[in-house]
Amino acid sequence: MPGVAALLSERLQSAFDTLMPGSDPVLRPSDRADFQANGALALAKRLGRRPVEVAQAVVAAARLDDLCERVEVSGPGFVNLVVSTAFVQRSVRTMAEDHRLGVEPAASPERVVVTYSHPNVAKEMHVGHLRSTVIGDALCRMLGHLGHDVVRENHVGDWGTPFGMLIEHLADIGEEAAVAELSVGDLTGFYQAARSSFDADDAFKERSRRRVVLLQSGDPDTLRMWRVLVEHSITYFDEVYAKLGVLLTDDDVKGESFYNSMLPGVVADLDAAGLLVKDEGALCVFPRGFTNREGDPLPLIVQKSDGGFGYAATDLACIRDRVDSVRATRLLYVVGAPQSQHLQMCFEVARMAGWLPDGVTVEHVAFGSVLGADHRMLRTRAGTSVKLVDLLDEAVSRAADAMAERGRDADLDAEERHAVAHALGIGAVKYADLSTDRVRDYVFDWDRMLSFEGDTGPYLQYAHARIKSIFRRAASDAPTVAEAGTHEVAEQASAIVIATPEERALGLGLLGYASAIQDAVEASSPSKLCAYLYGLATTFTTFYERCPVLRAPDEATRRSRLALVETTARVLAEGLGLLGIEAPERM
RNA sequence: GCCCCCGUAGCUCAGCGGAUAGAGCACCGGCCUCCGGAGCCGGGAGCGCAGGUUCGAGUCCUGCCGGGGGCGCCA
Repeated sequence: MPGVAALLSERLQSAFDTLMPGSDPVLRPSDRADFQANGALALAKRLGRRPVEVAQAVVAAARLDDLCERVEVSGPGFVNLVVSTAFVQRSVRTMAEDHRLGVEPAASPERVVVTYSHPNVAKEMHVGHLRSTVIGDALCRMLGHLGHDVVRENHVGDWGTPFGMLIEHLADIGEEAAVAELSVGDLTGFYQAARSSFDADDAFKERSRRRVVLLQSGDPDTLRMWRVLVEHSITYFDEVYAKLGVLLTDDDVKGESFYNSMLPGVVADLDAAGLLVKDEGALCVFPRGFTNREGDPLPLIVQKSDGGFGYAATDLACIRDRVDSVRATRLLYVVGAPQSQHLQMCFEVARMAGWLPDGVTVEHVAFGSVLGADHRMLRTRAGTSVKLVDLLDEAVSRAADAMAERGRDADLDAEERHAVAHALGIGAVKYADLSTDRVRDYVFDWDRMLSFEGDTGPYLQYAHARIKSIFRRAASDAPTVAEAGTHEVAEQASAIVIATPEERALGLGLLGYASAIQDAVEASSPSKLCAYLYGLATTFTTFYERCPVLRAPDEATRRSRLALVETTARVLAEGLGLLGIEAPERM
C-alpha cells in the first residue's frame, strides 16, 4: 500500500507530466488543507505562463476524485488538496490490517554498513560514545525495518602505541589483578595507572616502547596479554550495551587490529596509483581541496616517518574492506562532527584510488556534542568526562523517583516497577538524544528529558500506556475483547469508521507513518521519526479528550475507536522500537 | 590565518525554496462528575546583521558579528 502522500504525488505527477514531463509536483503538508502542491509556481516560470493558469491546468488534468473531496487553486498558484474521509477510512483500514502498518520494504534493498559506537579498549565509555551508539542503533533498526541488509560494525580502538604501556601495566600488576579490575568496569583506573607509570618512570616508558614493537611483530606472549585486555574490555562494553538496549554484539566488533594485515597493501596500492608522496619522512596523499593553516595542501598521512601506519591507513583499509569484501553499496559513519575533515579526506583519497566505485555511497553521519547546563561539553564536577554507565544508572534512578512521586508505581510489583523505571530512564536519555537534529550540539537536562510533558520519551511512552490501559479496562468490561487480544483487534479493521474531525485527524496522522520512516532513513535523521511520533501522540490526546472510546455512544463506534486506538498504539510501540526505545504496557 | 558546523519566542527545539514562521517548557486566561489531569482549549512574544539570487528566502549565495570545532606524523 503506497502512503497517502505517495499516492497523491503519483497522481499529480501524471498531471504535471502532461504540461512538462518530469516536473516536480512539490507536494507538502498544508495548514490550509491536508496537502498542497506547490509545483505549479515553478513550472509556470519555465512555461512562461501565469501560475494560476498552470495550477488550473494541473487540477483539470489530475485524476483525484476518488482520493480528494476538495481540490482547488489558491493564492498565487497553490493547489490545495483535501482528501476525502472515505479515502482516509479506506487507507486506515488497510493499514490496520497490515502487520507492517503500511511500511513497505525498500524496492531495491541495499547492503548498508553502519559503523558506530567505537569505544576504546581499556578506556571507559563516556557520554561521547552515547550519541554514536544511540543514533547508530536507531539507524540500523530503521534500515533493517525497510528491508535493507544492515551490517553493524563496531570499530573498537584495540590497537596503537598506548597498548605498549597498557600491556606493561598488565604485566606489572599481574593478569589476575588486571582482569579483576577490568571485569568490574574500572577501565579508567587501569588506564590512568598505566599512564602515570608511563609519565613518571623512564624505565617503564622504555619497556612500553619495546612492547609496542613486540605487539606489532606478533610476539605470542604479548598478543596473549593484548587479548586479555581486549576481551575483558569488550565484555564490559557488552554490559553497557545491554543496559542501553542496543543491538551491538561481539559479532559486530571489527576493531582496528582487524585491518592490520591490509595496511601494507593500502600503501602499496596508493603508491602504484601514483598518489603517494614522501613528505618530511612520512608517506602522504594530498587530496584536492584541503589546505592547512599556511594554505598549503593538507596531507593524509598513511605511513608515519617511523614506519608505523597512521589511522588514516586503517580508515582507508576499512573502506576497501567494506566495498570489496562486505560488498556494501552504502557506508554510514556515525562519527562526531569534529572528525568531518578527516573522514572527507579519507573518502576523497578512496575515490582518487578508485576504491569507491559509482554505485557505492558513503556518508558521514555527523553529530554534535552533548553539553551541560553551562553550554559547555558535559563533564563531571571534577572536570572529567562522565562515565556512560553512571549516566544511565542515574537516568533509571531518576525515573524510579519520578514514578514514586506520581504514585503510579503502587500497583506494580517490584520486578515490573524496576523494568518500567529502566524503560523510562533509558528511553528518556535516548529520546532526548535522538529527537534533536543530530548535527547540532544539544543541552543535556535531566528534568526536561524525564518530564512527562512535552516532546519527551516518557510522554510518548505514556500515550502508549494510556491506550493499553483502555484495552485492559475493555477486557474487564467485555471478555470478548480480551480474547481478541491486542494485535488481533487489528483484524477488526473493517470496523473502523471515520466520522468526527478528531477521528479523521488521527487517521491522517496514522497514515503518515510510512513516509516518516522513509524520510528519517533518507536523511539518516532519527529526529524526523521522533517528530512524527510526537505529533501523532498529541493528535491522539486531542482525539482521546473528545472521543470517548469505551463510552462511545454506540457499539459500532466503540469498536471503530478501539481499532483506531489499537492501531495508534501499534505505531507508537513500533516507532519507539525503531528508535531503540521500549514502550511498556503500563507505567 | 584557513576550513567545517551552529545562530529561529525568556529557555529548549521544529521548520523538506512557497501563503499568516510552528511545538514544548515557563508565563497569563479559560475548560473538566476527567475511558490514567502525566490532560484539553486559547493568549502574548522570534528568524544575529547587511547585501545578493528568485515571482517568492528562516531555508540558496557573499561579507560581517557571535558561539563551537578542526587544521602533518594521537585515534
